[in-house]
Amino acid sequence: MGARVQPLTPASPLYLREDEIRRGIELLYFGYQAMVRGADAILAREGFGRAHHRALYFIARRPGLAVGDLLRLLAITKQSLGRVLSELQEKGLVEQSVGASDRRQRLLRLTPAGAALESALFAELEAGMASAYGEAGQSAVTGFWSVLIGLIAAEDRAMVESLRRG
Amino acid sequence: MGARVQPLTPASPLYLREDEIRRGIELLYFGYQAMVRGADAILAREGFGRAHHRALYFIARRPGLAVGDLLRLLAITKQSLGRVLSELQEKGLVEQSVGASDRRQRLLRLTPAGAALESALFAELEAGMASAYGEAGQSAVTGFWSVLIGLIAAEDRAMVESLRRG
DNA sequence: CAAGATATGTCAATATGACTGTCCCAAATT
DNA sequence: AATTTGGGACAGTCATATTGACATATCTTG
Repeated sequence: MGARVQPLTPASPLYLREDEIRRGIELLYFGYQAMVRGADAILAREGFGRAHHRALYFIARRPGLAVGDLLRLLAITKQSLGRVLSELQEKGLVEQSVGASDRRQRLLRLTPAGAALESALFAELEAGMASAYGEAGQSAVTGFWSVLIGLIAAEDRAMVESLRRG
Repeated sequence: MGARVQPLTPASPLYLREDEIRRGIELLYFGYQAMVRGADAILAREGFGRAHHRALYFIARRPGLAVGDLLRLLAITKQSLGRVLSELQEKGLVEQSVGASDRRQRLLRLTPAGAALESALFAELEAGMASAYGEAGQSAVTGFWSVLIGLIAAEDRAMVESLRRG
């Protein structure tokens, strides 16, 4: 390994070099860890883990989400999600209703208590993300998004984008 | 939740709005998942998990890394790392040597077999990252990096940056 | 040199979040 | 009527992490 010193700010024109790929891998790894760290402390106090947070997050994001849609978003098995959802329901944070157009569906929404917890968790993520956006600036945010979209397999992008439409 | 339609490409000037924060959270979540997915298949064949991959990755990145430094990078407990490292050593992928300047240290490096496995794992991550970089372009990559650096707590940035120096 | 700090390793016990495989019921679709 | 789909439940397993205690070798400092 040579003593190559790279500029900190701009990506070099040869941006496919291994070190720049590794830099992306590492920043994505550490950045993801950093984002969830604040929420972990709250979750630990409530006796929940990250799986509960993910479920709360997506239910907050798309109230009335069906179980199957949540399953596809989380990409875990029905059995894993089942345990998480029943815990959230037992503690009164999530409630189900029967689907109007398809009565097999169970539509999920947060109770007021669930919404309160989700807000507290979101506030932790928001603090870090807002400060990172602010430091980096608007055009960096656009670049941040576009690289991440490129990482997501084409067939999964529609699912991610569907979270944005009201 | 209103029916706000946002432009796909540029970050709005009001980039601190909740939807834009949520978009960052979601892309970071799905992007991270997407990045590691390819490597998971290889790991499963070898009977390893993501923890083994992370150890191999950082040992490949900084040959001669001490156990304590790896511990700080991974931010797990000594016990968790101990199991992973002893499995990697049993299978002949990692080897230890006594530190020259501090003989308490155990310096880690990959064996040729370990380097081969790490290369295969890296190739999986690289494929996705290189194509995302290529699609997004050089200035987007710079933005991608700078937002992620902003997410990482100031006291952890030196550790991340230290991976880049030869 | 003695005392303390540091780097590493190891023990036991436990928790979380995921997995596979199987089975079931109700409701929708054909 | 038969099949598919959405949801739920069972048992058993695995990977990864945890806390806390303890041991040993080595380095640093008063």
